Amino acid sequence: MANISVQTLKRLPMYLHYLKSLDASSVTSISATCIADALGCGDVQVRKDLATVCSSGKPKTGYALCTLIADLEDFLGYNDATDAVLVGAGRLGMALLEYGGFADYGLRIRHAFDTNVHRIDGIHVLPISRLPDICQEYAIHIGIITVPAEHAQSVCDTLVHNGITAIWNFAPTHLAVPDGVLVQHENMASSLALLSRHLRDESTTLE
Amino acid sequence: MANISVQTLKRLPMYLHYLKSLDASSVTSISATCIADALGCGDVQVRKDLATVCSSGKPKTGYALCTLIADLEDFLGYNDATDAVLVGAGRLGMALLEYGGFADYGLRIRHAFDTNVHRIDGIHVLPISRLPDICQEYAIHIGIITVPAEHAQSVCDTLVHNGITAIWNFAPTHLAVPDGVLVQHENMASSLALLSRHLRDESTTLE
DNA sequence: TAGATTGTTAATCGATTAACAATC
DNA sequence: TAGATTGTTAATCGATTAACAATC
Repeated sequence: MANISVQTLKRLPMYLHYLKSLDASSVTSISATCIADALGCGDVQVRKDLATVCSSGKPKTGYALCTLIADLEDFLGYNDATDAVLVGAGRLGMALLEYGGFADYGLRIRHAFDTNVHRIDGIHVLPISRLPDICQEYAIHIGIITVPAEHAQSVCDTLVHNGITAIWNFAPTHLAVPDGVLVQHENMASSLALLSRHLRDESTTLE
Repeated sequence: MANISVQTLKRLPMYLHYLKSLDASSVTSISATCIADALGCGDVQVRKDLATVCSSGKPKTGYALCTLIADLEDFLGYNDATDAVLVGAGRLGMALLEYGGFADYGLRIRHAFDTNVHRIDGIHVLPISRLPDICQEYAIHIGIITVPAEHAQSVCDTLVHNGITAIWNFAPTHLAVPDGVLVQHENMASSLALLSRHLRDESTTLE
């Protein structure tokens, strides 16, 4: 279980989301082939991915829907929520705070920090100076960075210094961190690069 | 040039961003080793990636900074901006609209659509009914989806039907599209899965 | 039984890394 | 020249896909 590949791990939420969209009262079991068709990927891949998280499917019928959902949720840790802090309550930060859907993914953003202190939807936005004691008091290990690029590294340093070991970075900049700290970069620029190359490839193919 | 790998393409914006952060008046050339150290990746990888976009570096000195930046910007299409439409002017959609930084990446979000029509920062938010003629009039091919998951597929269908061939999807759901249309899924759930596994691995290692 | 499906083992594919000659 | 760096070719690594036996 420890050696699951990054690629597989990224796909598991997709499977789970699809399975949850099914009507559990009418569908009791589902095959890998079926999931693959719906999501546009290979059936063998689905089967192999699922093998890392769930016990077993039955030949001819497939996997028991509710068991499979439970196994995936369990594996992804959606049942025991983890607390996180968010730094930078601008538009994007507020969007994430208000979104609320993260609770479904086992993430709870309890505390937000900004230089501009205010209150939003029952969440106190606190000054950065309060970050150290909050992180330590609640034993928080996940930090979300939604500040402008020029402040991202210093915010990152502060987070790491206060025990954060997993960082979700929305700032368009690379962050330097010590070993053992994971930075998950939500890289808009990379996504855009893929989109615009698709357009260019398309137009050159037509020539 | 046509057969550049997805992985390489995703890294190019990182290199560019780093190069731009350097002081061009004091640094005139830079080596692959230097870039690799700064971004925490391998030097051979940097060299190979750069080889796909720029003419050549000089042994011993490295690459001419300004030429390299120009080559990267050119390759990534940052110089000729592409128009895009955005559907769903909620918190997240507004955050993207207001961000403005996309212009640096060659993307211009000119038109936004929502059921709730209003005006924001000089951008008209129009009713969805106006989408067809706007897409056709301005020959737009990139669409950004920031509506709730349950409406994403129907919005997607409308976009595809009106000539959109590249979709940036922020809704937490899988989209089915015909061949030739690219969906770039900004997959928050996948990112979260990686973060939370990092935390779990960490805690189990300590046992 | 026949047929659909699982799960595993082997083969392929692609990307990263290592080794090394060429060059300033 | 010596040393640092580029760029290419070969080796390694990991992930995907194909083939197939096992099973309900």
